[in-house]
Amino acid sequence: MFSKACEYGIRATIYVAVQSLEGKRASLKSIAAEIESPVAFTAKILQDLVRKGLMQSVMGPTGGFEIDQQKLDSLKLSQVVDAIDGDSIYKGCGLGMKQCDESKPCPVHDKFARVRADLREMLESTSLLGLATELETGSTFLKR
Amino acid sequence: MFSKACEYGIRATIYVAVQSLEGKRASLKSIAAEIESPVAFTAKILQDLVRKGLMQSVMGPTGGFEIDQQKLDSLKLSQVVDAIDGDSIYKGCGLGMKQCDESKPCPVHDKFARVRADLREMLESTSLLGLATELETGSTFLKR
DNA sequence: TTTAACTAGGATAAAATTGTCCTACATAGA
DNA sequence: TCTATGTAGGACAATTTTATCCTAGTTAAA
Repeated sequence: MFSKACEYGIRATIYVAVQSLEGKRASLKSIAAEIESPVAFTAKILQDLVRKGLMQSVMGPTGGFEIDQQKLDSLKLSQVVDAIDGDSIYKGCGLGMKQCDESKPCPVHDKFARVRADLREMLESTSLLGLATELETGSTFLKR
Repeated sequence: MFSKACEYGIRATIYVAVQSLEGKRASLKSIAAEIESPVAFTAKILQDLVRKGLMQSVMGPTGGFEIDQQKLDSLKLSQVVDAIDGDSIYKGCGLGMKQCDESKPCPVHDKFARVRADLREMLESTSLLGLATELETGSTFLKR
């Protein structure tokens, strides 16, 4: 469904969100440990998310990654996916055809449209804040 | 969503289905031309589908690929996807976690479960026969 | 029986994705 | 000011996916 990079990215962002809620920064090391991901690879993904404005990084000791309160209040899962994998998941043709729309649909166009609309709706309506609070209460997990 | 191989595989299967409906075999060359896919790569995919029993191949002149009537009557899109990409699309964890189930769910487990159930339902209820007849009537397309 | 139109499949290459290593740079705190 | 703890980012390696090439084997039809 998503690329590995996107999976790590989503998990990392949720963890950073949790830490930010508690007023702490998350170091790369702690993030990678918490989500069980390769450190250097995770670094690239986070750098990307910082560049795209989804979170901030602070260098030096006590540095790390954080999401400011205002951002956190509005951040949706769809923005993380968009930043890493782009929007082809819910925009491109399910059968990889370049020109596929209502006027010249691929054989599964209509059927896919519904599923992808669902996916899109889900990603756009899911807030990082919500995911973070669920994780905080221990009802969901980031490892294993 | 699907791998390139799976996209080609689905498109190829639909074309073979159309030809089979008309009592014709589809040659590899004609298939690749019709779905605009790399010939040799498409050959591998088709060989795989033959090995997995989704269609048959006949060697020599007048040879090619075909789906017998009985098979065609029951063949679902899900079987093609399963044969090429496996069932991880609607079975694996959306965030790539190894152990993710009701008892230890990832942060998006519930939300994903619904979308993937929809996808699964769609794939399992979509028949190749239906897709082939729609293509025959010119209401859908395999190219561009 | 020869030929031409086919599929089968191994070997290899190209490209994209995933993952690692190393050096540079930033900065809080001793 | 020095040092330890951070991130930034370039270069490179491994793996997987996608694509190509070539030879062998099959068989209908001339």
